[in-house]
Amino acid sequence: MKPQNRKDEIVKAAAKLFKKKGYSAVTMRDLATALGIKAASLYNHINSKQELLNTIIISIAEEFTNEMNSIKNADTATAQKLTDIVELHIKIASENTYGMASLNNDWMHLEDQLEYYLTLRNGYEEDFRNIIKAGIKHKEIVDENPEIILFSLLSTLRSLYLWIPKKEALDKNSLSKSLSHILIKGINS
Amino acid sequence: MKPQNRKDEIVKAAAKLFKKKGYSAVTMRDLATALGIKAASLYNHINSKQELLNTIIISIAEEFTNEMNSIKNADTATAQKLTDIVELHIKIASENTYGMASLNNDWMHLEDQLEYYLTLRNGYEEDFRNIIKAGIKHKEIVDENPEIILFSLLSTLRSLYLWIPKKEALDKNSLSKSLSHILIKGINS
DNA sequence: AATTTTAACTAACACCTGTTAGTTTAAGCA
DNA sequence: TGCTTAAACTAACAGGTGTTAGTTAAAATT
Repeated sequence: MKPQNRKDEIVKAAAKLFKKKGYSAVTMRDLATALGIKAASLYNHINSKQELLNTIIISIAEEFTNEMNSIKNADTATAQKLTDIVELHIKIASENTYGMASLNNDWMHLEDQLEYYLTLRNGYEEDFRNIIKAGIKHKEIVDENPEIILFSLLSTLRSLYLWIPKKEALDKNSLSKSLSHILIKGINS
Repeated sequence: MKPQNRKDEIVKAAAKLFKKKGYSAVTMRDLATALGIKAASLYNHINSKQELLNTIIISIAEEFTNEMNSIKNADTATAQKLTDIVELHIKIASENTYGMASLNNDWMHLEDQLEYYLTLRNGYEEDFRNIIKAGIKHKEIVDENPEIILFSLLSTLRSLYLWIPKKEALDKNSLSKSLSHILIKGINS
């Protein structure tokens, strides 16, 4: 119905500010100033500050969930699934750097949608865990504690949003190759 | 002079709240309530909310800097230095889980001490980078982009504070061994 | 040309923020 | 016992918070 153009601009500006200062430290007056308007004018397009956070975080969380579904159901070896996951994180972190910051740092300020978000996150982690466990079972992955492996991989992948924007020189394909290599085969020579 | 006992309790309670909600979302009334007193009473012991954040973050940053100095100057092989760094992060994340959250997520809200903090952090990362580069030079580490290796290792190590408190079953020694193994030798079998 | 819609505005609200000033209470010490 | 100190308290402040109500001006639609 309504053209959501202006609303999208507001969401984008909000995500950018949320990355820089965190959700709680950003005021609606900050956001309005960044867009060159007055705070009250924002409410012609959005319903609340909370809604901005919900929109930003949930859309990314759902994207992760959907893509993970494809990866886990594909008929591929563990190493390929892991590489696919690395690529997925690189893609989302590249396309939505600002949103990833909110997802990582401000998810606890979700209110109505907090429970839903946690369901999505737990499902994603459970799928990831099962891929690792299957890999260990089929001797494709070293027999270490799967929780430690999961933690280690997820920590790096979740932090990509901090790092990718600083290294624009690096193209996504070679980053994906190098990172997969380092995470899977280690750094030992 | 003054016994700092009560002040320490306040700093500790603050760090705990800052981890849960972030610096900006924690009010002095929240903090006081957590300690069973009124907000104004806090000011018998501390000078400002800002001072709490400074105290929490800077003490940890200095600890990292000091320990990194020992590690880099030791006459040890690259693999040993990396293991030492893993152990250092595990130690600090175990002893100061709450503080690590502030250091990771709220450093941008430092004001007077922001510049000093960034100097410490850049120094730490530069030392880490040089250890990796030397390892590559001496063929102890695979010849991948040192920036990617640094990013990957640091991401995992910086996230330990989120994970260690959830896995109290695991003792620090075996965690250190497993994690070093995974980070250095990879997860390939 | 008349009407509706879009998107800005000003003014104001009720409440929350960090912090200060001055006071009270009880314990430790002379 | 009288004095000092530690650590709480109440009351208040000046400014910031998200948000609402009602208005205006220009663009789009009829």
